[in-house]
Amino acid sequence: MKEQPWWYGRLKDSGARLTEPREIVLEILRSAREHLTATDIYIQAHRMKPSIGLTTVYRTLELLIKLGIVQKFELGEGKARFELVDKPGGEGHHHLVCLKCRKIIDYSDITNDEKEFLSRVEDRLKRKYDFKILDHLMWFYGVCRECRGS
Amino acid sequence: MKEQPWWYGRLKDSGARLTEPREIVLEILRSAREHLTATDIYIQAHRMKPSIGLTTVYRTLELLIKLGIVQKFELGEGKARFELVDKPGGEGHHHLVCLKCRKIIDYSDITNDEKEFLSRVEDRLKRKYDFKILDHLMWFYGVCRECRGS
DNA sequence: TAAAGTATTGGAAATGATTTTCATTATCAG
DNA sequence: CTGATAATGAAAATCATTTCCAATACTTTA
Ligand SMILES: [Mn+2]
Ligand SMILES: [Mn+2]
Ligand SMILES: [Zn+2]
Ligand SMILES: [Zn+2]
Repeated sequence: MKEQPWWYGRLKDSGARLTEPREIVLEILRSAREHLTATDIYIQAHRMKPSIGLTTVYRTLELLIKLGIVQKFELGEGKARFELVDKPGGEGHHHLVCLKCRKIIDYSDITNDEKEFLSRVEDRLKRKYDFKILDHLMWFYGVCRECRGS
Repeated sequence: MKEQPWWYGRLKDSGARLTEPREIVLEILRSAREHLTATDIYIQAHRMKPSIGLTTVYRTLELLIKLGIVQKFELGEGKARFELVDKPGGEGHHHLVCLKCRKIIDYSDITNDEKEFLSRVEDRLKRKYDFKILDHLMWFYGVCRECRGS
């Protein structure tokens, strides 16, 4: 039997069907090394199966977000970007954004130190604000080497 | 002589004039207790001075962002929200977002622990990715008490 | 001070991402 | 198979943001 990706069960449990357009969108996200926009995904999907519509891409992304399989974020570009959520129980990852060229670096080598720190903060917030914390996002903004010159 | 707000010098140094529309936008941001959209700001500004145009609000926000006086963020609502940056040298603040009702809580009681931790991480990123880090944003997502019921 | 140059403004139109509508097609339970 | 439901795609509608352009306000120069 073949190894199923981590999100497979989640999709099935939700009652949604794993249709071809959905498979294609997921495959595009899986193999992406950048953070794609809906249109990026549409263009690639369209190459694999020209009948796919942009609307379906949006709808698929919406579904996957609701299921916690895809994460959406906006960086002030006027359009959203999407990426597959890290496998649950894994490390998670954060982001470094260059304010000049808008390059985004995924930063996944989280130290134990950091993991411990984050859970401590989450604990504190939970107590203080009575919030059930499910996730966090950390973004660091700066200027990359190229954009600072030599 | 009157106490100037911390951003006053920054605006002046940039060569930009502190015009009435700009003063109004800044005053609205200063007295806001939520994170406003451009239209929110426009509606309030329009009340104080009906001649102000939405375009000017956008342009003013753009200027203030460039000067580091205002921070913009998007939360997947399809529109941006803005807030005045914390006074430099101050504590900074983070955010708690309820995924159900979209309520946002400003969380500013940062511990020394957290400050120290963040500067350590920034240091590490600087070395590892050769990035000059200027700022960071930490968002925690969860569900507020009201949205969990009883 | 008057003229000229530059910065700022506001309204209208354009843009572009996302959502909605609606008719068609694929899939599933009985 | 038959009827019910889920999923799809194209076109139209929305809506935040940007662009254009002509009018004003302010500053500098002569
Ligand atoms: Mn990422
Ligand atoms: Mn805030
Ligand atoms: Zn860069
Ligand atoms: Zn809530």
